[in-house]
Amino acid sequence: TNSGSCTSSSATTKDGSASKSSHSSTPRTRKKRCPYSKFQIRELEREFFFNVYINKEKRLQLSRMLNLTDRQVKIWFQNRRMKEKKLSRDRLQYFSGNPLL
Amino acid sequence: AVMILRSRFLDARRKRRNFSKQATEVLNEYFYSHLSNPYPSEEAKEELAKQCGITISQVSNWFGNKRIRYKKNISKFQEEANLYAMKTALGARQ
DNA sequence: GTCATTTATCATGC
DNA sequence: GCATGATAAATGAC
Repeated sequence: TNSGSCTSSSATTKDGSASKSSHSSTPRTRKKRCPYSKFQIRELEREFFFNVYINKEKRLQLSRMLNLTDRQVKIWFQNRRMKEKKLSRDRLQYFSGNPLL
Repeated sequence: AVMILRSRFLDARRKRRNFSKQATEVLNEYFYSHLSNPYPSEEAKEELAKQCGITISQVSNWFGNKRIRYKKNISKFQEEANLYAMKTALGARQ
């Protein structure tokens, strides 16, 4: 559904920090939430299946392959771990508190 | 049968169902009576969840959505705010 | 690192 | 057609 619309880091210099604001006066606008593509999700999930915690080396490798910043990959793994924890909680509640099953 | 139940669970995430009228009532009462700081503690969330018959996560979702949607368009919720303000005022009188 | 949250987006109800 | 609940990126406290 989503073609390469959000791959903002076209100018891959080093980190994802684009030319934000001139100096430290502006309160640095929050980055707009940008849904990742199916391909990006597949690769991130594949790596998450092997390692819930990703090391710096693979993180840099993944970020380059997916055209994401190192920070984005790091945060994705953090959110993904939280999602996994929530799924576990929901499963527990679902199968323990429902007599229909 | 197991497969059906499992699939129902897996995408039960976005099989949305509206909360009951009473549940929404309880949540709104808390929200508008704590409008200056609409951040219920974990204990308060637990109590609200029990009263509403929903999970704590659902309580958190409701307050998250309510806070930002209220902030984005306060005027739209003005009537609702007055309603619950009056309701709590009448309740306190007794 | 976790974790509550903000914000936009998604999917459904009606 | 929007209202509403849940999820996905992104931030910040600790």
